[in-house]
Amino acid sequence: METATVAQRKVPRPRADALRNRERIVAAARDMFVECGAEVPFDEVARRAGVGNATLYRNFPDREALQREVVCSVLDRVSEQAEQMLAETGDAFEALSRFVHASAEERIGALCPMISETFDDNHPDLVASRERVEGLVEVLMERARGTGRLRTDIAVGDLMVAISQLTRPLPGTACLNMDRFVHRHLQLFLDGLRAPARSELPGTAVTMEDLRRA
Amino acid sequence: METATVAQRKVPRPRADALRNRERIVAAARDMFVECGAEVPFDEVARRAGVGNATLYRNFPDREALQREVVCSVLDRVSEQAEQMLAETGDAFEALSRFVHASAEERIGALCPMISETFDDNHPDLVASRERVEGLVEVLMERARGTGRLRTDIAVGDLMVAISQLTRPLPGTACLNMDRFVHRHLQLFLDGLRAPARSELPGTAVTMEDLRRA
DNA sequence: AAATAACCGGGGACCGTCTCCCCGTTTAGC
DNA sequence: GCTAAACGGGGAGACGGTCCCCGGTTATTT
Repeated sequence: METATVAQRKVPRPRADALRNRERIVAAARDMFVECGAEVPFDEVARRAGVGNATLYRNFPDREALQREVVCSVLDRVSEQAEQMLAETGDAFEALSRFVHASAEERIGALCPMISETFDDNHPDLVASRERVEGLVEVLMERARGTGRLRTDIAVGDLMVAISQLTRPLPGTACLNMDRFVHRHLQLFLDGLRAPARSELPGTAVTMEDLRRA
Repeated sequence: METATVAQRKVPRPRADALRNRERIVAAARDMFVECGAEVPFDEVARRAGVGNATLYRNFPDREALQREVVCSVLDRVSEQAEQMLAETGDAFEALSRFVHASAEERIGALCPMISETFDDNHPDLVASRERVEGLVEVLMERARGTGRLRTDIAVGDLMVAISQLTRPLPGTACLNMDRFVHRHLQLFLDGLRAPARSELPGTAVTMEDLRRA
């Protein structure tokens, strides 16, 4: 009974408080990233989490590891939102719309700079979280398109980038109560997404592939 | 004949190359801010401008002075765009639309973080540039609203924030060829701005006052 | 064209900030 | 209650940005 359940040998299950601390660090880091950007000092994150800085460095060897963990956790939460919206059987466009507003609540926009900056795009954890959310959004859009309520000249990349941009917080420490504005602008954007299309878009539909290449 | 034209006494007109250098510095700073954010080292800006760092410090005593100059110059250029669109006598919504796309070209989104961050909002130059552009956009929107093509539940703040957000570059050094996407998303947003409104917006119309208060 | 004063450029010292290790103390788990 | 793992905070070291100094250069004046 040295190792629990499916834990590998040699790693004798971390202590309970260690896991709790790790969670608190991730949560604090997410908040700090949203408020102050991806360059916040590690010591600040530790202080916010209520742990010593050594604990932080023990859990995450470098900044990238911490950022990745935060990004993955947010992407996963967004995926859960998408699954929830897919589970409900109401209007497909309405489901997409609610997903967009829910994603804003998760502050997905704050993490975009991190993903784009120096960052190993090919880390398995990140790839997994990303593909999951992409697939789900794809289905959401496909359904809405199928009911004829979503214009047909857009793709997943268009939606994801727009959400990210419209929900990105300003670097200034304050400005977190701009949520009232954010949902207005998301709604306006969603109105532009409805079929029939009210204008011809420049360029071609943006897929996730396109984004990765840029 | 010691001082030229309307120059005050005691300031015997700066040398021609000094003025040229100042212009080059502002242009370089604008580019650097867009590409790398507002925190670029002064020495980098100087190098890009092709001048020594001392020349930069001579012209701008501190970072804020440089940032303000850049912001004002961009706001003024956007104002010129607005005036041009107002001068043309075609469809009012089309004029607004073209103004939005033109503003994106001026990279107005890149400067928003600067305005929001530590920054003296009350500097006369800044106030002047800001009021000018606000007034012009107000007129543009009023005209479009008058023709019944623009939905009536939005205000200047809604449009300005959305433009800024949708055109904000990602911090990563690359990603400057995302322009192809940006104009798509601006167009989608503009489609959402058209009358008749396709949904009810949360909250209330955002004025410039609202933004200043937040 | 020569004189002169303003201007320029780059090197380097100073300084604040972030990172990351060390070690005495605490705490979970058996 | 014992043991080993985890914790916390202080501080050394390194990195990067700011800003000054001064020898050389260039625009302007007569």
